[in-house]
Amino acid sequence: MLNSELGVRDIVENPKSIFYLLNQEEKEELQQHISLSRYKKNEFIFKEGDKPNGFLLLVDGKVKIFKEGVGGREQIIRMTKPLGLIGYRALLGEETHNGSAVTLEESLICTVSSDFILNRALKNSDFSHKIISKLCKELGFSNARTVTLTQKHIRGRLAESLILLKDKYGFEHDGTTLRAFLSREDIANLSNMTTSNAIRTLSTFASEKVIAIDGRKIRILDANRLERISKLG
Amino acid sequence: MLNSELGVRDIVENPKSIFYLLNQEEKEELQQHISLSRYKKNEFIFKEGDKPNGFLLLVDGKVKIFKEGVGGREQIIRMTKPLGLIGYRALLGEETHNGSAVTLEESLICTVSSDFILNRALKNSDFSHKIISKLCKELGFSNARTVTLTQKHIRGRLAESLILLKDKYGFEHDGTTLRAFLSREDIANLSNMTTSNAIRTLSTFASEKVIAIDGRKIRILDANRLERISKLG
DNA sequence: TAGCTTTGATGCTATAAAACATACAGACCG
DNA sequence: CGGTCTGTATGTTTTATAGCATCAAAGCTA
Repeated sequence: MLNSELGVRDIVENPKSIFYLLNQEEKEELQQHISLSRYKKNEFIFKEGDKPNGFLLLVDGKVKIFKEGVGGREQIIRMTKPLGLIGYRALLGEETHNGSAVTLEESLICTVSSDFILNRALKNSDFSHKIISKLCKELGFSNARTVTLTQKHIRGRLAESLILLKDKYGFEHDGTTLRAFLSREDIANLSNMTTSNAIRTLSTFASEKVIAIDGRKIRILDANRLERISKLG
Repeated sequence: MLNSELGVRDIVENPKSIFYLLNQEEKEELQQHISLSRYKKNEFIFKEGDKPNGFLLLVDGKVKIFKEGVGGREQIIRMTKPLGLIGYRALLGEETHNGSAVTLEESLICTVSSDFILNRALKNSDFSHKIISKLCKELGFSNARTVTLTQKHIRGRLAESLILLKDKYGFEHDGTTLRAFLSREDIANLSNMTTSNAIRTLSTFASEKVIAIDGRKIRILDANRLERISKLG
């Protein structure tokens, strides 16, 4: 269920939002250039090759960003949680999107005009510094992923993905259930493996009592063990 | 053989250098914060985990940046040519280096103090904009690589690496010989495969008349065919 | 509620690539 | 000069994982 109460004000005034770095004047101007849109589950936000038409911030929901590879096989590059940015690489690098974005659940997205971002916000050095820092972090992540996805074996890759989901979305109130309910196919596409292998390996983890599975609900029973499996490759 | 004639002035006044974007005053100040150092072939510039101690620009030579993965197996993340930046992601993101940099041949590297970059250069919005654009491009490249290195088969990965070397370093005067003389091991580490498979596949390409090999000299005989092998995966 | 579609589970087979084993050529060195 | 080392080459074996087929369960829709 979406929190429809979230308005523009809340986004701008939330210290975790990138717009919090703007000064008062810029924030006011921002209001003229912002709009909110609602997306259903499994809806495309943009497609690989599209020209970016705004600066997107996820307000509520979850979004996957993926690239299509050999034979249309998709690889999930990144997942976004509320207040995360979507597709900003293409906008700021003045390129087309090199991946597609699809909602994993009903989502609320705020769009800011490219013009405001490029000609106003980026002139604010706090803002541009934050963008640089985000890009650096993401590049580091991407490089690390390249290595683990190519070098680790199936068990290591799956363990890493589960840890990644935990770090990004955290747990439900019980402290063990991942707050993300992906299809086996999405888990596979995140971990660079076939769906059957994702299913098979999840079952193995469950039989080893590292995790417990109940449909799409995954509970992490032994985080240390999972960490070890991931490290080991 | 290094071009030892290259001095600080040439770097600052070359339109292809990022420092060209600085204004006159900043350029003059830059001179106080810059130094040149010479590296022998196969020398480390920094190691994974090191704290960055300056903003590095390759003046002459070639450098590989790689990460160590499972069991010390290395994956080359990036290669640099003259006027390219090295290790700037870690400096600007205020993190430690997440890869190591090693010269592939004798090289000349210019170091600019972190202080000047962070407190002066980045305040220049042309400079910071250029940095953002470089980071965006590199992130796009990294994401694309993640997908191709995980999904393409050996032949496709090797073909892509050869094209990558061509695009980065170009050809010798004959118009076919790659201007990069890597060991088979480096080619393997660039293409995510074992050294034996790199050797084997290069031989196959040679027997198919796609390339010609003479020691470390590689001549591309049929660029279209190579492109097709790469695309096909 | 029945029928259809999608998702998840599991076994079997095929295969790409790693791992291993030699072998050889050239470089370097005491 | 022979010995060791390093890089390259090539054949053989092993293994991880993709690919395929089948079936069960769940979810959707008419």
